[in-house]
Amino acid sequence: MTKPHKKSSVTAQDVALRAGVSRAAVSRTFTNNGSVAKHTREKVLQAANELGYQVNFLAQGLNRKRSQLIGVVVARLSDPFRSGLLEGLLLEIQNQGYQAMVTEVRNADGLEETIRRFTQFRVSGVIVTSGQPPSELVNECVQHNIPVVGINRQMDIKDVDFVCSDNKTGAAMAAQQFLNSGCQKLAWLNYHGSTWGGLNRGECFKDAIHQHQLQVTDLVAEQDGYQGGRAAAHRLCADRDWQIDGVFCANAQLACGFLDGMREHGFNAPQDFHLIGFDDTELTGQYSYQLTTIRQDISAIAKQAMTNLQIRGRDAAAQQRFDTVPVSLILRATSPALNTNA
Amino acid sequence: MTKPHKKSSVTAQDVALRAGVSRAAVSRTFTNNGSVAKHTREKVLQAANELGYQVNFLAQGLNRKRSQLIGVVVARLSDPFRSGLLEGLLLEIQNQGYQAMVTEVRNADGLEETIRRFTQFRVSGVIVTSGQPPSELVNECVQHNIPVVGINRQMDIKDVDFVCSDNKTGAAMAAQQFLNSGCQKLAWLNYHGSTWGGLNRGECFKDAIHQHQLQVTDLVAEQDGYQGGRAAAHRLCADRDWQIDGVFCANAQLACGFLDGMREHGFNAPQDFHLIGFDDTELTGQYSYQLTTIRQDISAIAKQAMTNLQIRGRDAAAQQRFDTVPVSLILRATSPALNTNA
DNA sequence: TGCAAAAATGAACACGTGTTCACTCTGCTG
DNA sequence: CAGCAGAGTGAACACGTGTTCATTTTTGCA
Repeated sequence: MTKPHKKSSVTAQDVALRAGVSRAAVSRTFTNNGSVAKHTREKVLQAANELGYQVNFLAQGLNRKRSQLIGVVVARLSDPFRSGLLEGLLLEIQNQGYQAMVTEVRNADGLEETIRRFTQFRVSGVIVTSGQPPSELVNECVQHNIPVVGINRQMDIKDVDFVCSDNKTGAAMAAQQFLNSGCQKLAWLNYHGSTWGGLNRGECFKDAIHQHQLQVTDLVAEQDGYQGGRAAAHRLCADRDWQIDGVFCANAQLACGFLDGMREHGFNAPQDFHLIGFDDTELTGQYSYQLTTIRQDISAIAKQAMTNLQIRGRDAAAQQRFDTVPVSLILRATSPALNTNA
Repeated sequence: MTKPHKKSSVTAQDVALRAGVSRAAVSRTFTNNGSVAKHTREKVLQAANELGYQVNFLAQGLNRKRSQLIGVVVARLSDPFRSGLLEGLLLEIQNQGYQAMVTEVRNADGLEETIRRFTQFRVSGVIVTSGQPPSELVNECVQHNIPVVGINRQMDIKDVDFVCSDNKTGAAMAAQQFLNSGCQKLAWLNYHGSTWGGLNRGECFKDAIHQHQLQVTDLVAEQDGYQGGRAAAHRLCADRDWQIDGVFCANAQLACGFLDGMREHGFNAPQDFHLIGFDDTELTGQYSYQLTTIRQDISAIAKQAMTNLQIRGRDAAAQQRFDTVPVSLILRATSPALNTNA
């Protein structure tokens, strides 16, 4: 009854020994960097296979000054769009042969410590999906040659790339849908302290509506999420003669909360008003909501983000990029498709 | 206009030079492992502060044969409970001074590759929230002295710890609530190919009901999630004289889908039947659902998981643990609180 | 066959840290 | 005063890999 052999990390040296070659040959075989004869490569691969060799990423990263890690900053995963975005990023990161280091960050201090950790691990890139990193920290990344890309936000920082859903077209689509449906008294619902993405959508929406000589009422929720939207509806209905026939929301959670809040007061969409949200989550398609919404293409966003990281990874001085990803209008009950038989 | 000084990773050697001590002293200062005079410690700290020194985690990990990383296996983050669990794990992992390496895994092959990556990064521990890792791979972790803990699942593998919500008590609570409310014809809704957690809850529920000499009808959805539950409701109603007055669901998504599906046929809870779900997500509390449910204590689960990892990190031969975390019954509209004034 | 060019190879260094091991020095006891 | 325990210190090694560089072997061509 022998103890199971403590497999103490078979190293490249062991493989070299078994294959009868030098350790350098092993390294070359796996990085296919230098040139190695076909015969010895096979010997090495077989030996490695027999021994179950796998390279030590820590040593590799130490040497290359760069690990196969991508740092990802997230927040509030309870929002289904955000967790969906994270899932898309994870899949894309893994597809490209990297690993994701995920950090939830709640405030500026946390973000600072997080970015510090990223540099300590020599990550190959940083993806910021939430929070406003202090420019000095981002600069620290840049000085370490670590590319940074922000998603659905814009920071006034040189040398940082951005990937953003096409808010302008999305807002225009929503505006057009409202107008085509005959809505005239429009409102924009966002929460206090919104992210850049939310603010940007609001501006784009107002621009689109103003072009038609109409006004937009500002509804401001005190907090984000379902409960924020619901409370906003309650406040609206407190005014007995509110006059609004179309509401555009900064995100899906707000929209669903707003809808439920209105229902509690006996109003519903699309009978009493039209409602369009942003983000297409599992929630929006459910029978109880059937929310018309602008869908963001998560997969495309993730792909573009990784592409940008890799571009700048090769050429740190590449021109700053600001990519926009197409969105699409998903018509459901709260603002239904028009009858084109007219 | 000088180029910004390429801050090429200030090293411990630089700090030692500036402080006028040996590099070993610097190392000792930061690991507070060996003994170092108070005076020199201060000199080192000041020099490090001035230079902005921060230890290279890759080198540290290479030396210690262990990185400050925790590998986390997740799947289907579109389920709000799962993304909530991930968020709880992230917070706890960061609180303990570690970093999370998160991997989404879709099938057995993916899981195999993932665990291999974990060992290549010399993670300090692995948390499995999804999937059934092949025992050989887990053994590989054990041989590398990497502790593994599974959440809400049970694998027949020696030396792996488990943290699980108290399904038995939860199921008993649900059963009692049904019976107290006068429900007699009970059903259990789960999906085909359910996780261990779902199966376990079902067994516990049936046990509890059988003790009262009642039967439980099995409803099986073809897939997980909202749409799975909805389809199950449709199938149930296809039989015009279905007779069920209480349904217990394996998770919240199934429950909400089931509820909506029933509503499409004109039935609702609690008028036509009582409904209790498992998992308490943001969705279950929304106005449109108000689902009575068994809440899992995510924070406690995360804490226990990290505790177990650390215990076994210190003593690899520790006794196998199987911890259960208390759950609670959240009473809402679909199976309301009883009027105790009787 | 002879020779230059190209390919393949192994020794050695670098990456940045933790830790062991002698050695020095201080202070205290007998 | 001699001796001694113990804290502090720095040189050196180990961790496991990638890559340069000089050297050897093979290939291609006349």
